[in-house]
Amino acid sequence: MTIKIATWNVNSVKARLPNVLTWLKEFGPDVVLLQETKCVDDAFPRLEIEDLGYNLALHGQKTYNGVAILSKSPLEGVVSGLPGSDEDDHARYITATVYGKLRVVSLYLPNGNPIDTPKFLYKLGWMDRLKVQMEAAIASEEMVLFGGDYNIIPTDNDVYSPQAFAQDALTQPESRGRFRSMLNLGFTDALRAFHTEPHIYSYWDYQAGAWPRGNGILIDHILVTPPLADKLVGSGIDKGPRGQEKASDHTPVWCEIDF
DNA sequence: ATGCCAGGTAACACCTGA
Repeated sequence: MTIKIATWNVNSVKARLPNVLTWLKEFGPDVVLLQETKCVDDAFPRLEIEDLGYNLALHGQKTYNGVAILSKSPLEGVVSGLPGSDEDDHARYITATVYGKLRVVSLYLPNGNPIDTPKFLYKLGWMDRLKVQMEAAIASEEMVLFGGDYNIIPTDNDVYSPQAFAQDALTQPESRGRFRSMLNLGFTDALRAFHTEPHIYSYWDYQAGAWPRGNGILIDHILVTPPLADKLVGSGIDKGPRGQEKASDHTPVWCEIDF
């Protein structure tokens, strides 16, 4: 069977509910990884999404962060929180098994700006803890997918103006180096497996007319283990949602799997 | 160099985002 898996930072699931429901109906993804839901689990618009045939795994918090997994298959083995982050109350990581055999992670990696503050060190530490989970995923030899808002611009080909982001946490050598070291464990970047062209983006700032000007950055990524990379049959970015009324500043990145 | 825009919370301003 072939399934579509997408990741989307919705910037508040409540504010974005009409956009999310429309997109679920039109695009028809089988599994969706959401970030920045910005609401506690009790406030999540559960019924509206369940009505479209999705099962839910939620890890939310008030005002900030919040991640979720939607799946047309049952969800098994749900675990919330990035292991090793016991004293960290940010809701940025949730994982579950879908279709009985595919482990998926929805992650919201810290932004890390400004770079001369503890926020940047928090980002780097979070990446180090994420890498531990990615090492375990490789060692398991299972099909595992880590998708989400990585808050990493991997190369200067992934940003409209490298100069504008030269001092940004999203492009620092420490951030990029850690992202490359994750790939070097043996992961495949699902988008880049099919699209090598420069300057394709998943985020456009609300400010300064970034969307109409095409001033974007690529920070939403899907990384998969080798057993899953063998089953990738396509990927892409759906720019449609970014052009609609009351849009999130991110748009969905997706991949297709035949397994 | 700063704010631009947007969401949430709380309160009629401030924080965070990237």
